[in-house]
Amino acid sequence: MRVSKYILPTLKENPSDAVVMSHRLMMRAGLIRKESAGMYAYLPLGLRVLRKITGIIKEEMDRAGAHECLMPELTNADFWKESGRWFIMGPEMIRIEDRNGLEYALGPTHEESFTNLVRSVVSSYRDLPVNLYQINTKFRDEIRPRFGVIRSKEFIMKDAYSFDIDQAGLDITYNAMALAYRRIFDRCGLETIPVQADSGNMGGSASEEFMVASEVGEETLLICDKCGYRANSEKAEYGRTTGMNEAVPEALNEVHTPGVKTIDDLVKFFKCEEDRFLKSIVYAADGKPVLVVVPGSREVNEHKLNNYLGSHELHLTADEVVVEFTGAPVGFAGPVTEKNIRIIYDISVKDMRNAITGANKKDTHYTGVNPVRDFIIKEEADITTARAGDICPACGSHMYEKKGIEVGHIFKLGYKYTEAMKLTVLDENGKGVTPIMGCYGIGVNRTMAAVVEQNNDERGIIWPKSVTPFHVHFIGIAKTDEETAAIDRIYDTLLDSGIDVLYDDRKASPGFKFADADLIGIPLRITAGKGFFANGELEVKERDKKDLRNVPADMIVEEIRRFYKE
RNA sequence: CGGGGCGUGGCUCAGUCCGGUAGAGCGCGUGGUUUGGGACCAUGAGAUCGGAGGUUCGAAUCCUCUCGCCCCGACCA
Repeated sequence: MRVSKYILPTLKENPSDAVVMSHRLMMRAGLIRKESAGMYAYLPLGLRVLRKITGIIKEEMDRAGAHECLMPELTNADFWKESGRWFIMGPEMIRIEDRNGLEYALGPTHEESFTNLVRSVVSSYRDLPVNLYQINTKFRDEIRPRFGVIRSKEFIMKDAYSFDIDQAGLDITYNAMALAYRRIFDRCGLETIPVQADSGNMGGSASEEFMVASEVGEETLLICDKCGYRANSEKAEYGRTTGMNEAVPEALNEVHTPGVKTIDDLVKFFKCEEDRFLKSIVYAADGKPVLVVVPGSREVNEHKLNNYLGSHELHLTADEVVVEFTGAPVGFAGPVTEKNIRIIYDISVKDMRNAITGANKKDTHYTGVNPVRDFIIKEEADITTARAGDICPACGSHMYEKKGIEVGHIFKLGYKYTEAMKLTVLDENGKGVTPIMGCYGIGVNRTMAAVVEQNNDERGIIWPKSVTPFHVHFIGIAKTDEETAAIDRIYDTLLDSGIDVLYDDRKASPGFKFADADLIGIPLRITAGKGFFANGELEVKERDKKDLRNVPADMIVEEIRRFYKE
């Protein structure tokens, strides 16, 4: 491809609305352009990279026994109603009506579509297992699109759905996907950290996320280097400092605490550390209030709490509800109460002694609060979020935190959709059996951004060989028409050899071309300049190395092939 | 949705506080000189100052409303 005939709008300056490195570089290198918030156009160069990534994904998915399909983007509301998600999904699902008032959703995910497809196509256990995937656009009315292509309202996802006759079959399929995902990201030149994860509102059990370590990551990971435990903070467990708490129980004492509401206030008022306090918060789980009690320094983990409660919707209650539920204004709730209300304790609470907590009375706290004597723990669960320094649940060592971008997610879905949508096959006895599902997603354009995020320097992008838009960035520096013609012949040779070459044939200064080449980041730069006219040698430079080497023009094709074979 | 910020040629930004002829750099067109790390000279095109309404003799600038975009918090690939 000749640059003079290509569309390559490189930018010297950072666009004002791009904040993170991948976004800046993708804009500057002319890979993408924003159409509006959360919607991006891919220019030819960017599309090439996207195609390389999807190519790798397809190869590995096919190798793992999955089959590619293409599903409609406009999905009939009937399927969503059948699964129940029409009523659960909330405003992130973009719903539209046609002229006749029929309802549709722009596919935010495709469990229903694939379950419906499989249901219409599969009838015997002999047809299973089946694992179908597509690479298609997803629409989600994100609360806040962010970071360019990393979080957008419209994005490309590879999503696969597997159907197995039983749990053992699913285990095999799931493991095949776990392996395929490692190969995919590896081949894309991405270092990923697989972590245990929460399966979210998709429903399901085992779940693994593939994270790319990055400062701009929206996820927090907890990692133990000693034993290799790695989990998303939504899911991460941590060891509590258990053991005998030998403190002598003090008497329960009521203290007047006017206006002392937050943990910070309490620390100042009582002059002791945060974990002396029992933080008591009222949540509404599917509309029903529940009091949640955790140590003062801990955050309630709403994912864990939601999983424990099995609720669809969980949020903090309105202040009025708190008053009605606990008998006191916000800031003075606590587990010591005459009222018969549902209370969930974090598993660390039972070991606390002489705690301080709200007395369910305005401007009043209790000190000397002790479990068993002052309140009975009927329900306890791990409902707090782990943090750096916490004890690894697997080996007892200490964990640290890392930020990550989620590029892939695999999980065992279970029977949620096959049951709801009545997908059954006949087993060998002619009896109806409901297959079990797995679900496997990869954010394709997010993967592209993650590759850029992970592979760049102060001059620009450094593409891994596997996803580079072109194999070679060929720069011609000619002063005369004869020289131009000679360089054109080299370009033709490269083309004829089947090499993907971007040929900078513009009438621009060498520095200008080199700067663009560095920005665009094709792994191999080949220059035809002085040396070429003096002794027929081309100059070869690898994007991630400093040194240059000269290669005779008639050896260049082998040189390139050798480079890409390595 | 709450909080913060920004909308001025294609891009980056100044001008707004304190109303008085719309600016710079980059990019783009043309002519010429250049050609190994974002060349130079000359010349030219390109802006309803996000939009609407108001105040004023006069508004990019002040007031009201509105739209868009970015950042920080709850969703997810």
